[in-house]
Amino acid sequence: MGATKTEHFTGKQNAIATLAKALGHPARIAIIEYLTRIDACICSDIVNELPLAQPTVSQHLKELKNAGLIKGSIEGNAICYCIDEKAIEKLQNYFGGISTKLAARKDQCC
Amino acid sequence: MGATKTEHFTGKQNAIATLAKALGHPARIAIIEYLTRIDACICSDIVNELPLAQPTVSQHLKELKNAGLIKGSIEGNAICYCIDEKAIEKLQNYFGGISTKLAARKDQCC
DNA sequence: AGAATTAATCGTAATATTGCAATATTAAGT
DNA sequence: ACTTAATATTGCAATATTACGATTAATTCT
Repeated sequence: MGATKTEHFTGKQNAIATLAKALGHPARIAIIEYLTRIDACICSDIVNELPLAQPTVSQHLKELKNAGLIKGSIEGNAICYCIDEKAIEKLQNYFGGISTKLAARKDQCC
Repeated sequence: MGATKTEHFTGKQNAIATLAKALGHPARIAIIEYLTRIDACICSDIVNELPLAQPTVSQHLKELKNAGLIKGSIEGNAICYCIDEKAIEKLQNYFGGISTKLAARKDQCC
């Protein structure tokens, strides 16, 4: 085994899990925070911001892109990466919804 | 390699990554949703709710617990698991903060 | 006490992730 | 065309995750 049984879960559950998984690494959190902080997209120096080798950073960027958390386009010989706001909103709304439901709970045993 | 270099990142980055990682599996999302839905904590039948074997579910529960997303206490020969609202709030606030910062951005190249 | 019930743990196989050196690719500058 | 600069890909070793059968531990019921 070792492979996740995605086929047994709903599309929405898998979608949220994919986003969460992509953020389940401190380097990728750091990338998102950096992209948020610089208030711009062209970030050729993102490698210098992280304590990891260039291929490793490139791989993390790829995973964020695959998950739909960042968008990128070729911009000369540099790359323009941006956060996809919709993905962040999706997460915010998801956890917001859970919070609301939890707050409306009557029983709280633990 | 294969081990995450947590020591190079901030405590906050690691904390968010830990929470996100724990939710980075559809079964664990399904568990959280189930715990939210039943509006109670005693959920001995959680195994029947998931398309996975009992040891696998137990393992997922353990990971959610280690990440601080659920709390549990022994309750007879069943177990009482609850969502830890603070963890969900942490995530909600985190993504809310990013959303806000992104919305305030001037440039939007992508 | 003995049986039944429920959840955790152990052991293990299959697969995925992480990280990096080496190399390739791509585009800009000369 | 040649060099430089920036990012991507490949290949691989180390480690982590996922899943489950078998077993164990703890509690309840009779």
